[in-house]
Amino acid sequence: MAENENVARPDGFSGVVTMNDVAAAAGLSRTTVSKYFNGSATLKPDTREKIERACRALNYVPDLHAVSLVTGRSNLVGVVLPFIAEPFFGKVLQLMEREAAALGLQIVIQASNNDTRREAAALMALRAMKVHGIILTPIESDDNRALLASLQKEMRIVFLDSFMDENCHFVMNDNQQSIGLMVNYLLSRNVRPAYLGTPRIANPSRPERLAGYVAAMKAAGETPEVIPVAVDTPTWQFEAFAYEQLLNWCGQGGLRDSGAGGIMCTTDRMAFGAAKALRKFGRHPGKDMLLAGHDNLDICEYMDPQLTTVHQDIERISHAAMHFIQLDPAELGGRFYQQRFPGRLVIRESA
Amino acid sequence: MAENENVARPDGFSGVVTMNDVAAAAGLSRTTVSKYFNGSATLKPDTREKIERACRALNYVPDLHAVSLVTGRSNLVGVVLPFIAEPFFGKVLQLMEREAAALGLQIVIQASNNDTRREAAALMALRAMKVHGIILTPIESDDNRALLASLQKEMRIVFLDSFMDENCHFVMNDNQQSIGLMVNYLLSRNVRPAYLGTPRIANPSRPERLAGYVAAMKAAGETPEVIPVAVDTPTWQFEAFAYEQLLNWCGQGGLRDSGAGGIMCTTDRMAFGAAKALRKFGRHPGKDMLLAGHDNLDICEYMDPQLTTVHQDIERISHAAMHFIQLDPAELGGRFYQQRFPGRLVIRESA
DNA sequence: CTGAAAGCGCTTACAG
DNA sequence: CTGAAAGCGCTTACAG
Repeated sequence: MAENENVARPDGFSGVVTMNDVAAAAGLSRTTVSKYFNGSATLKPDTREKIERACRALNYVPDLHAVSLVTGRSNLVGVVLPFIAEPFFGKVLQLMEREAAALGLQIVIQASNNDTRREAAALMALRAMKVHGIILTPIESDDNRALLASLQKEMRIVFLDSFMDENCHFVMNDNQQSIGLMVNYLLSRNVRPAYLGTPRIANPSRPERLAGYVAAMKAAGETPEVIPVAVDTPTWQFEAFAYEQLLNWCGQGGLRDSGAGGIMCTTDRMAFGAAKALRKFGRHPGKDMLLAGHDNLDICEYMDPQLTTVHQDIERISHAAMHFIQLDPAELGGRFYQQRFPGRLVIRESA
Repeated sequence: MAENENVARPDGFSGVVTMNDVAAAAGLSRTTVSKYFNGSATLKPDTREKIERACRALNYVPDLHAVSLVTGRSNLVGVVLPFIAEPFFGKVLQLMEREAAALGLQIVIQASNNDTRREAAALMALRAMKVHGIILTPIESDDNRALLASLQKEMRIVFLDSFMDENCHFVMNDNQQSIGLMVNYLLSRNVRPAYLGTPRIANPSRPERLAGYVAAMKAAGETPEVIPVAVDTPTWQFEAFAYEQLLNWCGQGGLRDSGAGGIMCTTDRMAFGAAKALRKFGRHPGKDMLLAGHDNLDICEYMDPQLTTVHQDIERISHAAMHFIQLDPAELGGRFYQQRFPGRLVIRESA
């Protein structure tokens, strides 16, 4: 019951105001002050006011750790991404932070950096923090499958832009649809597009998009042509990867031999690298051939030529992820929350 | 002392394993188990092993909220940024997350989104979480100056890529030096560069860089020429902003009247927008005029022409920020931790 | 409408 | 080298 308000702490910072201090200042019990913070409707207006005055005077804020300890749940949401500096994730993070702030939730961010052990460590750390839920874009690997399966039973986990298998919650782009959209658009321009894919490390969208390309081509009666890439190179430097892979291909006469009139890339960043490689070979996307990306990063509009791409509905994807985090598991009734949002064609100059 | 290990919680998830469970399983007291987790050297090897076995068997992780409550400090580091999707911040965040993970610290991220009230709310929320420290890039505004000054007394706060005044801790690029580097390089190529600046909202680096340009020009005996921009437009869409502002200027004959042979932009993103505007006026950066950016974003290499720029030493900036967060305030002896890191010229095609 | 008491899961002197 | 006890700042039945 010591008045520690002005006691210097060992680290030299000033002490902390507790609910007891507020109660004392307001002439009430700690219980009543607690009720104030937990939205009890039964407080007299007079009482409310006393508390508010005391809080202001003492600059009081409840200790979130104490609250979490007793309620067994925190206001934290964990976000685990393979790579934070990825522009697509930056956008998603921004949208999620906005929603989280409105809900009084805080985002704890972790990067797995292509390392399944770091991914596992991040997950365990989030568990120790009793996070409200986890939004995860996993690495494309089976290493943590068992861990995730077991964690799913303890806490809310939703996969973003990816999924583990049919037995998980996920929100993502409808890759089959969005890639099909682009393939058909390119075909409608009388061009048979070759496909340039990301390395395996990317995330589980990779195989889906590749499959989407193959399916759309076949459905149109065309022969798919997948440009060979070093699929096992563990990198998130997609521009550099695409540049090198395409340089190889062009150098080996791929451009000429294939007769493809365009290249469709798994992501915009791949397309940026591809454009650079094509320039080296004297090709001009949008003029003597077509080039398309996927994702619609902001920078697309400032490339020369401006990149034609597919917009991922990140607004809805982010919203759905945050929505899931708030869901009472009981509401789901044992079903999995699984949402796919369609993409939208954005035609610019490159195709 | 109830064995709650397998008790279903109200939300349907399975119960939580506590230190008591571990102690019981290991046949030891809770105190001893606690010592194990707090690195006590006095534990018998045999005892350690019993505890480790029990932890593994029960899949136990200490509750971080309980730890924080009793120690009065959390493993959380707050990062408050004006805008998360900014590529520069994405890089910084990635570097900081990596260091944080190695230190067992978690990053809680907040965006102020150009709103000083949201900035204040973020700061207060972080305070309630007893964060280990705060890394802050503030909005360019005086609104939260008093709040920050008072918060500085309670907790570690370091300004990133910015500062409040001389009485604060900060780590940042040496704007005077880095901008001077570019101005002198452009002058060495016999080009008098005009300057294209960001809107005020950006952050406190803005006025510094502008001043750096003016100073370097004057030092070289040249007349500075600052392209007029709508400085009060509250936007982080720098490409679009630069594009529009430069379009205006060119449309009014600025390019011709000024006789400037090049444009130096406050940031790379400004340069991307400027390049697009120049193209509209038939100019080709790198050929019939020079264009330079600042920051060295990854995408610079994939623009056409590749952007000449100044590299900010974000590795050292991020490292210094995290280093400060771990510092015992006593070590500083009342002095402020203030670090400026020099930039490095990166010459590519545009200048 | 308000308050006394127990307890959340842990750490930290202190005693043995 | 190990443990019993008090306490961190809060919430939640429960009583009045």
